[in-house]
Amino acid sequence: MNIKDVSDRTGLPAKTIRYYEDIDLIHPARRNNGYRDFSDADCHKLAFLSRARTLGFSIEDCRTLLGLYQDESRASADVRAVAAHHLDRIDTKLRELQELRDTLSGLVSACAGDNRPDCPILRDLAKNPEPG
Amino acid sequence: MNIKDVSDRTGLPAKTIRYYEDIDLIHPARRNNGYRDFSDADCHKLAFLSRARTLGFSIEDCRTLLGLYQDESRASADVRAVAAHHLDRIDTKLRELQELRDTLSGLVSACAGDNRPDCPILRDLAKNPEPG
DNA sequence: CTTGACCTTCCAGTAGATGGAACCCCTATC
DNA sequence: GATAGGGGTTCCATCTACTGGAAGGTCAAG
Repeated sequence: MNIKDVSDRTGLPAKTIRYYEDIDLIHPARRNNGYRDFSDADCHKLAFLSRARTLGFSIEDCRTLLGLYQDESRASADVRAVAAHHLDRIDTKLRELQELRDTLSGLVSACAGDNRPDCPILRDLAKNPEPG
Repeated sequence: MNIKDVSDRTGLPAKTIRYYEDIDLIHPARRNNGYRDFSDADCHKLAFLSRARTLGFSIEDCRTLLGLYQDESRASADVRAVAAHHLDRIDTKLRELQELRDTLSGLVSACAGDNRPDCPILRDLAKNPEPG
């Protein structure tokens, strides 16, 4: 398979597929003319990576997961640990974002949004750091 | 003021302060020896930037907000628009993250996390893209 | 033989810093 | 005067995960 076919099948841009080869996530064969020649297994791995990236796993997590996927003697605990850790990070991020949202939402609501210069948003940004 | 003093007052690392000068957010004076010489106004601007970055505004948003802050004839509507747009992006991000969290959480719960290789997480990652 | 759609590599850029090297400055102390 | 320390300076590289673009090779169709 040429890179375009794999791109169409996995939804990954050709650029990204080349990049994944560059960072040693996949190792497609080469034809005599220098073109990459993807096997079904390569395509499968790329679909795996695409899904893992969609779920927000980092490239390094993806590398680990792909390794576990190909290791028939893996322990599911190892996979779970990677996913649980990722879940933790997402939960942390969610809490941070939620807090941010609440603050911002309050400020936006408090701002008249008219032609006058007075603005609670700017007042908040300019205020001194929390005392104490 | 030297950069260290400003760093201590604003909580921004000296590196970051230099970076902010580099991208033209601030323009501190220079002494004869080449050292930056920060005024109270510079310090104030940096505190403003620090707070704005904490609220997740992009550097370009910060640039706009700082401009509005210094423009006595601004309309609060302009400030509000920047903040409202940012809030929108945060809401979108929150929805995406929440969806991600739900999927991941389900997968982690479904995984036994033992010594056996069978794993619903890997099954999900390896599955074919949604048909239809 | 030409056209157009492929393919290749390599370099640069994105956001927002951060780390480190190499070097200068200033003050205090021995 | 030498030295130690704690500042300061610049510049270049690195991080994440790609993405854009230039310059050029390949291949099938007409």
